[in-house]
Amino acid sequence: MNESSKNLQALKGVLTELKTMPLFQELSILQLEELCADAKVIVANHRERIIQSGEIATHFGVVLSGAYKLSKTTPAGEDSIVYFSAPGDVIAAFVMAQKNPVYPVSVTAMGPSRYLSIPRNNYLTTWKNYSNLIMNIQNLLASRMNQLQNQKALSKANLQIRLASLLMTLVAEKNLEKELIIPIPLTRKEISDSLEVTVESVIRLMSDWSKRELITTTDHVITILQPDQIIQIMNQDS
Amino acid sequence: MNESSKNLQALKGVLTELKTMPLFQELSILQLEELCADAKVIVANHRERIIQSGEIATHFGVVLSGAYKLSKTTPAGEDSIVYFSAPGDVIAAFVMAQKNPVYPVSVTAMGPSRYLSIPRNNYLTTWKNYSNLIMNIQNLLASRMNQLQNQKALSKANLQIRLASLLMTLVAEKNLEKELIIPIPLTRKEISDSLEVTVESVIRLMSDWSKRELITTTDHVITILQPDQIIQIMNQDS
DNA sequence: CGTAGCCTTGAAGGTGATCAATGTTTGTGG
DNA sequence: CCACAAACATTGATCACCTTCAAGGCTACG
Repeated sequence: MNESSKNLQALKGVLTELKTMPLFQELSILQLEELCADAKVIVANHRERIIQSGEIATHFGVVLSGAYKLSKTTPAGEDSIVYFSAPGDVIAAFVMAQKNPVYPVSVTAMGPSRYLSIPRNNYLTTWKNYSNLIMNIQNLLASRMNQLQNQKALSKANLQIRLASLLMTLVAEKNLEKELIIPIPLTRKEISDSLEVTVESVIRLMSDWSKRELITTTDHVITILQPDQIIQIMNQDS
Repeated sequence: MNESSKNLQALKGVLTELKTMPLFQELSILQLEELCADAKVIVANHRERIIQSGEIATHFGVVLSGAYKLSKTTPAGEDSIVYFSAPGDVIAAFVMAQKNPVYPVSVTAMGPSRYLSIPRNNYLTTWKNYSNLIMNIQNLLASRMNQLQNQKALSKANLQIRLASLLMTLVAEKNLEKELIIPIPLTRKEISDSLEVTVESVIRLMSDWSKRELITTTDHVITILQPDQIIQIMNQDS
């Protein structure tokens, strides 16, 4: 078995993986094969950067497993995390339609992660014509824009409120009865880069919450022990 | 001439107006007629709200003239301005593809403005199939998301830097040699609602800049007298 | 002519930034 | 396997920027 047919075999498995995602449900394996022509699976380790902001955008892609953070470098030289991408998310599709597209953000793996990288050309030819697929992608982007707008509306609020709000948007299922686990491993620095505050501020607050047993952290995985309390903090005024 | 044929006449004029916009350049008047079936021109006065955040989204639209602000109400009861929309902008297209769409932001006229309101159904039937049109809309949204992300990356910076940056993104042409005029009339309150600070802070800073003759305001129209100075403020550290 | 929207200025106070120092964990190469 | 570096977490003291509160003035408009 030569190299390229091995790639094909691997891709077959990925296609069935794609088919489990809401985004591609309506599509057949054959259609997915067409959409993912010349696509490649990229395996990345923790902290590995797979897309560099500012570079010419030649590929877009789909997160298969793990998690990625989308970030920009601020003029002050710090990182600003714009979004946390989980499996099923589409990355960089947004800029594919532009004439000379440039990646607006960097994409970095958080823990071992897999990503399906697809040539830009596929978007401009095949993807573009699956109007239902494009609508689905638009919905993903709509929710991302919504999240950004909500964060903007909150940016005048207390750090407490913003942190509580961030944690709640990151939990997968929102069953308030029991503990909630945040499915993405997060360092305090990443939280502070997302909230646009210093690490120290985040640490002080989270230490306090840990002492009060509202949350707990093991190996960068945050568990919300008392969701109702966090919600209450989130909804308090100033 | 009855009411509905008068509407049709009015719409004809609007279609040629649309055709001058980059978004619709490639389309014929006939195609535009199809895309804008059952559309209605909405004329709004200063401070008139044409879309209310939270309501069920039944229409999307195109800004014809004037300007609109997109805003959310913060938990604290204040306004957060998310975007300033100028003629040629598409509004609320983003949520049209969702199952039970709800407007994520309110839309308010800034000065007398005209807006073409189009039924959601058009988007789901005709618009959706014009893939080039959808790509153009995606580009508009991409630039809007980019602006949000840039603002987020700046949110830790000084108010000076953020105000300078806002003013520069709002000017239409960026000829640094001469004075720059911001084409949208803006109150200090609107600027503060966009920067997520208090009015007082904006006033103090802008008064200072006015005294130093970096900017001047007449009737809510801001002119940047010394663009190079504003750029320098924008690029300073801290 | 009174109200509403907008602009302005001053004084006091708080939230988070900054700076500095130290501890802990993880990973890497000799 | 140890030594050392790099990433991450923590704590305290001081300070700056922006908020808050209060009071007043200006203009447009019904």
